[in-house]
Amino acid sequence: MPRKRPYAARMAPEQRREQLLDIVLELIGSYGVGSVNIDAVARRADVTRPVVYNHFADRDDLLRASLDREEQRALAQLADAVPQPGSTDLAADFHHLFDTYLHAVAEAPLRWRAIFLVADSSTPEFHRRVERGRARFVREFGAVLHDTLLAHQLLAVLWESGRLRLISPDEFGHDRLLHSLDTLFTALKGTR
Amino acid sequence: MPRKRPYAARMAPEQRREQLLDIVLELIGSYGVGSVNIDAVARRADVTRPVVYNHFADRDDLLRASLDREEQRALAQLADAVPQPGSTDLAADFHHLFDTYLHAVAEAPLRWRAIFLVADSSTPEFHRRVERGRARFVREFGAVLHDTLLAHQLLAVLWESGRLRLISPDEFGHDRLLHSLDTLFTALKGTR
DNA sequence: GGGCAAAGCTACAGTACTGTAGCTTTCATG
DNA sequence: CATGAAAGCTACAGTACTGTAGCTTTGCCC
Repeated sequence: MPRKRPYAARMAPEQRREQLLDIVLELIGSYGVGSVNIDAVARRADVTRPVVYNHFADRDDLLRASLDREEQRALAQLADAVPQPGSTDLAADFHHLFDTYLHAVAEAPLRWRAIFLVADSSTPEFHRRVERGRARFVREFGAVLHDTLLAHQLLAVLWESGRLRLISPDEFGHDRLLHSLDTLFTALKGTR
Repeated sequence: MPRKRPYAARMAPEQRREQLLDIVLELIGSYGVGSVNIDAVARRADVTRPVVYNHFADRDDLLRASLDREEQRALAQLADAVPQPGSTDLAADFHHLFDTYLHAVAEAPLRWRAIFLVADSSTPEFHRRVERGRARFVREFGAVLHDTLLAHQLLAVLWESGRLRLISPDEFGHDRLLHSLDTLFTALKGTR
């Protein structure tokens, strides 16, 4: 009885898990959330399905784990850059946030691409998930700016700036976006 | 040999087609783009699959047809409200656009919900599709405002306002959003 | 009230993916 | 080297959805 396939190189569980989650991210970016399933991930890792099942219960668990990891890492990228109430120089604080965020997107494009894609993606659960993340920022912005709607609008522009940075990095360079966000912020603050 | 199911009431092809497309919209809104498939649509229409196949070649054709219809209707809702180059009162023109758009969203919530959801949805094809629609507005705004980045930002805020109108109609009423958009527009124009 | 065009149905073969039980290989360690 | 824990594999049964061929019912029209 001939072997159907050679044994894949062995890998420590933690490492394998990371690899599989990396693959999920690639799949989302390349073919959309809908393309993520146990079989596809296994194939891309050049491994059989039971290997994936050793780490994740099913497709949902896999996607959830991916979101968990990326959400945590994304928040870590922005930690210490979110303006706090009681700030003495709002413009400077937001400038720092804009700068940090634009760098974060540029430094982990796969991650942010997936986040933007999942934002309004196939399953309502994951949609809500990203919304929760955004709501957190709206709350923090609102606390600082004393204006919920303004906070929403600011986040919308910030979000869009990140997307532009990803999609057209040449047309929309870091400095251009940053300058534009600063200008916008100043203009907005002037109206309230 | 017992019938498995009663015959569904007959329907003229054009009418049936519309019904099926309505169902697609509901499915997208309730369970996401990923939940749309021939079988689900047939079941919800209380009809067998061959009936659906009489109107659409496959799942992609079905989704494409839905997007076609909704895109066309959405654009129709906004026709005559998009500012044109050479305007003498930009603020008034944009005010009219904001007003029209907010009304459009409120009047066809299923449609716009689907558009927002599909915006970054499962398959890259449909993602690109909505992006094309947005690009069109960016182009038109840019032509009027002489500033591409500003056009992007304005669309982002407008888009977000529509989402807020849908998601929290009570907190974000028509007048509040409209006023805020007007203010934002004035502030932005002042900076360029 | 009989005929017939077409809307609708059944049934079947096919594909893709899911989960799991149980066997096989690998390789770190003595 | 030999051994055993565990990483990986095969194989199979099961589910959901796809498309299509060919039969059945409906209801309009004369």
